[in-house]
Amino acid sequence: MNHKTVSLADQVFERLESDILLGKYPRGAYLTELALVEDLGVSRTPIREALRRLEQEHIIEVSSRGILVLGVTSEDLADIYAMRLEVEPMVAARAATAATDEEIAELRETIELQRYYVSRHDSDHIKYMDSCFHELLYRASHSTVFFDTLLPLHKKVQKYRKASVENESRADRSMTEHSAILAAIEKRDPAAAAAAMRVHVENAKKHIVK
Amino acid sequence: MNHKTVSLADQVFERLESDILLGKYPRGAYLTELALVEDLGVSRTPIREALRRLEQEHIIEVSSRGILVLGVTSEDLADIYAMRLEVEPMVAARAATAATDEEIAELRETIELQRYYVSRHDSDHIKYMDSCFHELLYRASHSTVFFDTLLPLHKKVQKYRKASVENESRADRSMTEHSAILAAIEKRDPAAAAAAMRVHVENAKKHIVK
DNA sequence: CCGTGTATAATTGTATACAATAATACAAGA
DNA sequence: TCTTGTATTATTGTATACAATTATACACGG
Repeated sequence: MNHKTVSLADQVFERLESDILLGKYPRGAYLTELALVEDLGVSRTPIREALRRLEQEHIIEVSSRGILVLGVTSEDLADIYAMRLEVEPMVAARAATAATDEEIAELRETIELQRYYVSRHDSDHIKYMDSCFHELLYRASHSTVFFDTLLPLHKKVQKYRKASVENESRADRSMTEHSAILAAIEKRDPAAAAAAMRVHVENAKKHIVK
Repeated sequence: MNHKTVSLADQVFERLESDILLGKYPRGAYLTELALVEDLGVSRTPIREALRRLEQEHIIEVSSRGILVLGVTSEDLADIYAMRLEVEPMVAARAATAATDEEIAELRETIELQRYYVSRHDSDHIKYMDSCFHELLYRASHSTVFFDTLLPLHKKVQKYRKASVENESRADRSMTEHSAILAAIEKRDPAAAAAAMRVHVENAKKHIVK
């Protein structure tokens, strides 16, 4: 496995990003660097470097008063799905031609695990496998532009996907839709992959965006 | 005007981003923090904060050997236009309903200036007004998701747009296309705005992507 | 000549001290 | 009571010192 040491700045970034995107800090709340120093047990330097990245993602805003939590609003959510609806089919099509056999195997494995967790009604892991599937797909497109654009969007809907994966029938259909996407990619059929992905994102949107 | 003091970290970020996206540092070149300290005359702290943001945008990569310049490849360029082709029409449609009268006036003003610079064959300013037009449009969509997604993509094609604006007939047609987009927005006609934008991005793509 | 090990140098990672600015509390006066 | 001025505090911005890792140069042995 990967034993590469990850910097404190990276760890702080991932921790804060996760906490904010899961709604642990509510929109409108103020943090301070000093409070984070105490909470996280690291100096201001790595914290500030993480904050600059979170600022870039527009999930926080820093002023002289402190660090304002922005998070993701329901308006953001609608826009994210509007965009994913257009772009993800393109990515799926690209993956159908660009994915390596190994990447396809990883996608298959992910769906197998997803099937297992669905049968166990383990919603936390269902959500995780869903994230894995989409991230693998972005990677399999072999396009840094697609990857860099879509991954942040996918991460931002985390909080809102929770209810969706807890709905048994939706979780089951979502897995079936993933299978359809994978089948098209295995056949190296870009148009079919795009169509299958479009169906998937449309259904996800229906269940998530109010 | 805005006399808000901007931090050194922000200044360093904008300077480096611009230099890299304009190709001043070639892809594959290595920089070091110390070299930037001497070049820019600020300490490592603001430089590092800027680097974290550039890293997030995937235009540099930092390792123990130094700062590797990635920039934007021609493959990236093709993917960017593939994405803009899908998303910008959506943004134009949104702007047609969401833009304020003041924002529409700004768009009009931008096109007027563009017309002036085209008549003067001032390609630097033509390029600048083109950037302004698109950025204003993103803002006029009143969607932070659209804005945050599209602005970086637009910035990344800077280097490649240079030749395009120096082509007189293309510069002229580009302005005409902008006018068509604005006309649709003024009529508050989302479908027409989307269609006009699609034409514009398609033509831009033809002239830029080889 | 080539490989290998080691010392040195170069580079990023982290903590901390200091500076500057802005927010806040509070007292004084009308 | 309300306003205003001021002192204090809180917060972010910047520079620098130190740590740790890694790349590099070079000598030595085969």
